[in-house]
Amino acid sequence: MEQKMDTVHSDAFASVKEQLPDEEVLYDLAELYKIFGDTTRVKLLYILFEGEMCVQHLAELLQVSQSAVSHQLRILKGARLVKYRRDGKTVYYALADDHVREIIGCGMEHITE
Amino acid sequence: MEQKMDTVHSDAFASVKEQLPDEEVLYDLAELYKIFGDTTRVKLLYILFEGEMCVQHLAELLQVSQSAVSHQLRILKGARLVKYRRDGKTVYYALADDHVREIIGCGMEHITE
DNA sequence: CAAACATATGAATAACTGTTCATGTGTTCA
DNA sequence: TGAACACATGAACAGTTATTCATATGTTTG
Repeated sequence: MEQKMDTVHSDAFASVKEQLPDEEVLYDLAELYKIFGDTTRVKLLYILFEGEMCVQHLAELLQVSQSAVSHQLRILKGARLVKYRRDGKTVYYALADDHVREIIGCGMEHITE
Repeated sequence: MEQKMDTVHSDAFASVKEQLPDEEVLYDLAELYKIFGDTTRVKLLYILFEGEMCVQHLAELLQVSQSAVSHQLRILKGARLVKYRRDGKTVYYALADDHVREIIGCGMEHITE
């Protein structure tokens, strides 16, 4: 009943392999976190916790160019983390749902421990 | 009581500015998420959900080189997300605490909705 | 319609990141 | 002690990413 460990692995080894989520799911998960892994974007999301805000003001608060904010908002929009509405010339951005709060809050706990 | 909007902002604007966490905290938060924003690292953490495992087996499961795994484990170790113990020649890695499970679980919810 | 304004976007650049390759460190065992 | 093994690490390279700059789109107002 002995096994050569360099070719056949323990049951635990095989078990882990099975229980690992699909490649695609793990990829998507990493992609999601990648979005939160940038200071500008985290700040944007954090500001939007308080409510909607227009691009101009977001740029001012963050002390970055309007263009930079717009580019980042595009990424957040693409990940369906924020939504927007247009009112005349200005566009107001807001959190898409409460998922963002949960995820950020979850990370915050780890930081401020 | 009127205000020029291009120089003085609404109360809401000022309020947000105050309630925004410190620059450093937001930076650390982004740094934390950055770590989860890589497929190899997410896979590593996910595998370690099941329990400790040595570098060699981690590399095999992930189908990446021993060196690549080692480099990534170093990053995870630096962020105090994993711990390790040495037993002879082999080194076993494990999750540092349950924070990782929570954070990953939180992201998983958003993915699988 | 033209000018002014708010925002979006493409291209270019600089900085960052993950892997590979080669090699170093630490441990066991004959 | 020396060879074999498991892992760590530095340097280099390729791919990715965030910002900037210039410009385009969309909207209001005179």
